[in-house]
Amino acid sequence: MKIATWNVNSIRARLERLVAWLKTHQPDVVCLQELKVADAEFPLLAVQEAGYHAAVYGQRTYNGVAILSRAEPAEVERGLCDGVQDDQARLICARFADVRVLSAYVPNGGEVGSDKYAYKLEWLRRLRGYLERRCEPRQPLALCGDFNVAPEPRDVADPEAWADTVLFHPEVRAALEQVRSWGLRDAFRIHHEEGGLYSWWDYRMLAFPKNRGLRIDHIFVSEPLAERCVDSSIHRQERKGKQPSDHAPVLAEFKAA
DNA sequence: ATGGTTGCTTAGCAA
Repeated sequence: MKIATWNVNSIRARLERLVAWLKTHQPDVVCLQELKVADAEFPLLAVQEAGYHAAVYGQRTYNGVAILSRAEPAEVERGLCDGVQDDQARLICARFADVRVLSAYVPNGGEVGSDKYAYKLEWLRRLRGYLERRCEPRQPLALCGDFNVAPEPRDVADPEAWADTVLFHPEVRAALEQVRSWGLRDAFRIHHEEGGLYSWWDYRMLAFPKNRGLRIDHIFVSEPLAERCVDSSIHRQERKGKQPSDHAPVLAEFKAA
């Protein structure tokens, strides 16, 4: 079973690339973020023609998440379901046989100390609450998405330069660790120890050609799934060429239980 | 401190 996550930065702008990538790699489940479309505008036909179901939690202009899958999803849930008034579409959950999959778009946070930053920290706290209430670490689970947090110095091209920013501040790293401590392992790090491997590069300042990136897109898995994880990769190739997203897809493969 | 780029939406915001 191949599970992927990709912040596409507008599904309409990326549709051609997305469909081509699905055809090439044939993932079983794909978590998408930053759709930037309302549900009614989601390109469902193109996705279905590529052979995928789609569970969509869309939003006009900003945010929006989805889970594409070859098999039909069960138990689709939209949002954090914690009673908090929040109209930002940032989390969708679905189940495939015994595996629960979540597609998350963690708030960017703007500037450290801003209202958006406070919302980011609170959102990560609420995500931990969601896991505690509705999930079980002894069950197979993959929490995938754009977390807008690089976990460690080796995940950042210039850790000192980024330490005061929303993507790598000690406070957000601690907030991410609080989510992970529920019982999640970083699928990518099961197979890759080295630094210099990133999933996002700023469109500006030639960040990609200079490989000045950060690893902020993750597939976090519960222990039962970690034990089945046989491969993981970042599709850096997708950041190249015509009209790329600023994020590359991240993939993990699991053997049958 | 600012700028650099992209996408959505219509000049400005978010990332």
